[in-house]
Amino acid sequence: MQPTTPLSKFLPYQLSITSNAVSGRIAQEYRQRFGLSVPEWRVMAVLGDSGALTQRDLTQRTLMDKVAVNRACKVLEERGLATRTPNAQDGRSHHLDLTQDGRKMHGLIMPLAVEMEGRVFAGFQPDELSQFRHLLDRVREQVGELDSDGVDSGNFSES
Amino acid sequence: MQPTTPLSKFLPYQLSITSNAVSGRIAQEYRQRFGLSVPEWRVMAVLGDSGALTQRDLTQRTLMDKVAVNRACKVLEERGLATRTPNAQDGRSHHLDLTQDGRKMHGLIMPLAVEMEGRVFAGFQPDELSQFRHLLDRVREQVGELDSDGVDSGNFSES
DNA sequence: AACAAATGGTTGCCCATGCAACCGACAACA
DNA sequence: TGTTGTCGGTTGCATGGGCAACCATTTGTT
Repeated sequence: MQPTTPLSKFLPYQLSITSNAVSGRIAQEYRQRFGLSVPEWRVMAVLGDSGALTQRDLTQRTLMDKVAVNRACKVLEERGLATRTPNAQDGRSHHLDLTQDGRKMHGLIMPLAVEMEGRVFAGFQPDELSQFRHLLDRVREQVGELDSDGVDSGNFSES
Repeated sequence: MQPTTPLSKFLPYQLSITSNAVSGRIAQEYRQRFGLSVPEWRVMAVLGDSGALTQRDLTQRTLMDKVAVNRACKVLEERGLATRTPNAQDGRSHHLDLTQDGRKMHGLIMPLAVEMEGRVFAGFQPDELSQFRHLLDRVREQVGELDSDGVDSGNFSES
């Protein structure tokens, strides 16, 4: 009887450990240099690109849990990197935007992101990269179609 | 001024959300059907393939933290899926192996794994799959070379 | 043989993260 | 206009997972 499928050949496993390695490396970098967590970094990245947004918008664009977004925003506000201004159109939500300091940090953060992306994916041909992207997209689509429930957080109970 | 790089185009981000989606989906499945967590599942997969191993061996083969391995083994033992027998060669460690029940479950688990892998990666050509695997391997290598420290757990402080 | 260093395993603690429940505000409808 | 349902945001609680510290045993050194 053949060994069914060694764990090391199992694609979801490979995907998981690779992703963890990459995320871990990047998380480490941002923590050391800016004291930012990944969720905080993601929120900053989106705010820097899009200007003022509500938390709801942010959850959509980052695919994070709304709680994660909320906490990230709270930290950014406390650190003076972002501000919440009341939303005239909807009394429940605020508009979040980067402060001067926030924009300054955003200016440092994004080049570093690009640099790290370049370092991690060094030695890949452009067509390989786009192929990789494409594969990831298709996998995500597949998974999305498999579960009928909404996939807003991108993560299910691991408990 | 161009938006630097929309988060959605950032490769580590795409990798992360895709991996989370896949892992989450699989975790959900195994939890519902067998009450197994991912670490427990991984340990069972390896044990089923390799026969009796020490926890040290398991940490190497699963690339998980030794604590994670320990806890997974504990649970498997308590559920009667695995046994620990003293190691004559080394009084510190035990040999872990699947019980009859464990083997039975292993027999159910692995086909399901293969099936899910097939479902998630449906519509891919074989050469695309091997390409994908290859890309993941290379990325992991790259990251491994970037940090000089050992990467045993595959994950760094996210705190 | 004795001591020091390293190693496998275990426990405790802490933090990040997710879900469920909740609150205040808006929207739909009678 | 009052009532009901929905939605954005917030808080509390539980869980998973990682790291550091620790014990027991083994290995290396003299």
